[in-house]
Amino acid sequence: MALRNAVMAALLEGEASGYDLAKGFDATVANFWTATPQQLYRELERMAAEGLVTARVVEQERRPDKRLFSLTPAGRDAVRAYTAEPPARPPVVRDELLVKVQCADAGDLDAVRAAVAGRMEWATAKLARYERIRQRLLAGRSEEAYFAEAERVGPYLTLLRGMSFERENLRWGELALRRLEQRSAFHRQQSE
Amino acid sequence: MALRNAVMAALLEGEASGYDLAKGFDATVANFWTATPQQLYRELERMAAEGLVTARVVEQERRPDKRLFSLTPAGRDAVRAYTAEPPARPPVVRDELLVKVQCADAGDLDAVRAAVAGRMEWATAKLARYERIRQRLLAGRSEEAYFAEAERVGPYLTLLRGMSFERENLRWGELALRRLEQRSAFHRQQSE
DNA sequence: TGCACCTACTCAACTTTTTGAATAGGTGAG
DNA sequence: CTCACCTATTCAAAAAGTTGAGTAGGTGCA
Repeated sequence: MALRNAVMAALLEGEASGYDLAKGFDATVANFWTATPQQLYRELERMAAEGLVTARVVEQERRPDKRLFSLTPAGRDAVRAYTAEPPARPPVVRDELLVKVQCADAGDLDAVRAAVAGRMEWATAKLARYERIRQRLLAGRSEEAYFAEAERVGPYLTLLRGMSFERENLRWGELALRRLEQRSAFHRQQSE
Repeated sequence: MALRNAVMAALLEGEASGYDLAKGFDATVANFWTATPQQLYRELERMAAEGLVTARVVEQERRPDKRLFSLTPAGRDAVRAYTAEPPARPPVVRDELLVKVQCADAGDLDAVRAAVAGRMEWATAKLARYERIRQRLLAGRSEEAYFAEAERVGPYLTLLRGMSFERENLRWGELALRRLEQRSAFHRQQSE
């Protein structure tokens, strides 16, 4: 019942096929709620059965047909009801990288450093993608103008959170890399 | 096989019962890998069967006996092997609050603002807890001294990441609150 | 004395999520 | 022309995670 809310959030952006959603659907909701294709197709099926979404089959040339889903009025009501629901439970975090860092001292220091560096690279790429999306949303306007004019502010706000998250990954990664390097050097010294 | 790594990370801090781990085990690993008691008891059982941990029954007065688990040499080898494993997959994030914010414009604006405010309160409390743990780890030393002397830096580094995450929640929350308030006011105006 | 909640687990049933593969045509590179 | 990969989806099965209840004694408070 929780994936459902994420799917509705995604469909607020407009029609989408299961495949669109699986690919990350415009890189918005996918950033704070991930799901596999399977989950999405199944959930969309259920939601259609319950009348929250309708499917419109679009026949395509040179491509398999696709079913574009969109929110029904009942679906929009469900969005409203969902946002008014009792406080969201604390986020589920599951970050392997941090588990590795926690084990760093008892593990393979160099491999952990490489993992941190990898994450930083990833964060840099993601940040660039976010920035492109931001520019598209702003459409030339200043942030102030955007907030004054845009019909929706939700997607922009979540985008900002995503960006600050990745920036923190970079900031922290640099620090962690430096400290792990220090530790590596210390170990090398000791074994001499 | 992934929960297992988090359990090993926790056991690097020393012996723990399933119950200890379930409670959050010193608020370290639990911050980037959550699990229910059931999962932990089951996983510990499996790990014991595979020789990664050993259990030591401690009889207690006025309290049920407990089984304290600790890493075996094979468990320590597994930690080493784990940290050297191929790059960690990107973190699984699943934050209902952001889904709600994404839906804010189509949903109940006031409820969403309340949810953001709730998260901020939670972040403040968490930050305070983190700070206490940090002081305990530092044990009066400066950070520089800590990194030079401490036998393990992993737990401190992950703690720093947790702290920066919560600080970002606060920073972003303030901004989001302001913008959502703006929007609320705008809607009130329009309906007059 | 009763109630609520804490320690310390275990069992069973359930739901959710992940993984792997199958189908079926289309596109692009060498 | 072949190979790899893209669109678009479905099926089946395994792994992971959640929920609820049960046991059994202990503490704290009014």
